[in-house]
Amino acid sequence: MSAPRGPYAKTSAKRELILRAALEIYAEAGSRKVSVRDVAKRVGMTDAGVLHHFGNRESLLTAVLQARDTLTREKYGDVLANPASGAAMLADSVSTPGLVKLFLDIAAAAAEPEHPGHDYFAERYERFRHDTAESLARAQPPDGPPPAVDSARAARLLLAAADGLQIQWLLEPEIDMAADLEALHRVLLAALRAS
Amino acid sequence: MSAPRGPYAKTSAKRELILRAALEIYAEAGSRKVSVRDVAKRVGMTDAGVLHHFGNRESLLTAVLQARDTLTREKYGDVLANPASGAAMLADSVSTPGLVKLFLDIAAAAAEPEHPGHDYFAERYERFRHDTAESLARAQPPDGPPPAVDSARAARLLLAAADGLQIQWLLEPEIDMAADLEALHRVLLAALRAS
DNA sequence: GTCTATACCCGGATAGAC
DNA sequence: GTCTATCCGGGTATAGAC
Repeated sequence: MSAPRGPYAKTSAKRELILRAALEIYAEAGSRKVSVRDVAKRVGMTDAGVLHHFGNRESLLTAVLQARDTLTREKYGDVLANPASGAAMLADSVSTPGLVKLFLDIAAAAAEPEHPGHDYFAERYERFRHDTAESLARAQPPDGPPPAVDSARAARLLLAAADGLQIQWLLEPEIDMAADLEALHRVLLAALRAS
Repeated sequence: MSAPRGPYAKTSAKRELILRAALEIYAEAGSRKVSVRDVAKRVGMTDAGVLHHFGNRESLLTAVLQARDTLTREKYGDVLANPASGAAMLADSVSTPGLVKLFLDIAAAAAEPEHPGHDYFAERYERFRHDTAESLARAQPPDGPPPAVDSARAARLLLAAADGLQIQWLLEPEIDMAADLEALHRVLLAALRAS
């Protein structure tokens, strides 16, 4: 939807290269400490060279998260459409606290409508909620009583729990996010069927 | 618990003054765009003067969140011990997206053990989980069957949902966080009683 | 179209004067 | 306890080389 900001249009090979390097660096470090210059060094360029492809730092970070999403989708299929496998994805993100931090950083910043990642984030959440709600609704008896929790609300809660658990996990790595999320999924399914 | 970092020990009146000003500014703007100098200007000082009281920017931000917690506790009683009134608190935070962003920012950064806010955050979460789990366990039949979800897990999920809903709310302000959270509370209580 | 070199400004931090 | 001065790193805009 949103037009590209910088003077780029198609994904050049160099762009991919930068993105992969950035993904590695942020996976190791998180976002706040990593400068554009650090990323540039990794690919043997100057900061201006990197920014030529991405416009500015915020756009670069957003692209990194998009790239992560793409990789995840390749690895787990379309997780967003399947709340059950969301647990598997969460368990995987366990190995990259840096990207979890990056995600939280950008999610907070992207609330601003002018932020380059705003549209992407808004659509990503919207799509996830929609797909999850649909999947949950399929488990509902078509002519049952009005459920205690409707599927839209259940979808919001599942997504919220996934995000929130990551915060707790950053501070307390022993937490089993996947198990918690699966339990919530079960509980919500039950609530969807009973009034 | 954690020792003060900067060259300060007791809460001077000036410190309180700075804190209040910072709270107002961040409430309006969020965190990323607000500089220490902005806060300093508000209280008629230079940035160095402010930093004299707090050591560094991160410590200042952590102190701001602590101050917010204190204000919340004064307003709603000890929310942390009462998951039901957590919904009321959430509804209140609706009016200050800037502080929500600040919270997410610092929560991500405080994952690092060296971060000045690390101990505070870790203890805050630990305390909330403990108190919530205890409150939930009280609603459990003492000799019932093993529940579908134990109280510790339910506490983690409630806290996670509260945090995660804020992220969604930043992007989609129509979301009724309090209603969602209350629904989750009900569902988890039901699950605690049934196997 | 791609990248470097350069310069600018802002922001955080520190040292030392008052 | 607070300010001034200063330093440095980082983001960004521009010009120009290739």
